[in-house]
Amino acid sequence: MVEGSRNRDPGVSLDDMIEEQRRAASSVILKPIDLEGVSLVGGVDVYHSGGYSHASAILYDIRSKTVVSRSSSLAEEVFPYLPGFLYRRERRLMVEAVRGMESSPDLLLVDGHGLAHPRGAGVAVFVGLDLMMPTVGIAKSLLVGRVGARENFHAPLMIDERLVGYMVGREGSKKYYISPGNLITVEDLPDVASLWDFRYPEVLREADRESRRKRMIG
DNA sequence: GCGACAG
DNA sequence: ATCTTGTCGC
Repeated sequence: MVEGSRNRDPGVSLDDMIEEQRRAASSVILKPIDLEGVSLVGGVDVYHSGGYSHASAILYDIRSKTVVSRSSSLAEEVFPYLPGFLYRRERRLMVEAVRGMESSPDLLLVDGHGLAHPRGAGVAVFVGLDLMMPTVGIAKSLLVGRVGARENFHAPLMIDERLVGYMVGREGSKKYYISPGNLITVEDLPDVASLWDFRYPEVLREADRESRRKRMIG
């Protein structure tokens, strides 16, 4: 068991989790995505409050800028927040919420990191493998890595000498970090971020709002 | 040993 | 991420 916390899955050791992450990292499929074929973009986020976790998934038509479908799932909080192990806390509920939508997204945005993780296996990697669909991790702050020289609205995010993602954001606005989850490459990401003009993606804003709203209701 | 640390 | 009042700045 991991020291310093109760309230976690019984029988799961830190070594088990690290091993699970290594397996996930080696299972990831980094292949170019067909951007032309992306019209439905999904976003998923989890809100934790009062011992419960609420996930909301939103399906968004990027062309008409309208919400096509919403889905939520609720569960008791199953795991504490441990930096580097967010997947234990949010993965299952995120996958449930996405599966509850009326159709599958062409690309799913996950609140959290993907490849930009100490073992290359952030929550966006797990969700992408579980659903076997293209995912990208979108995080509001950095877990690991260093940011290189900016060009236009993005700057490379490096772990050691390896490019694992980008810092993205327009001049004067809050930056965020984007990295591959599954079925997409790092090189795709600048074009992907251009889909929403390098601003923080509206579909994730909506997923965030929706998951908070669920907490207020029940 | 110390600091850093997605949500 | 949550718990939380008033307060400062665009």
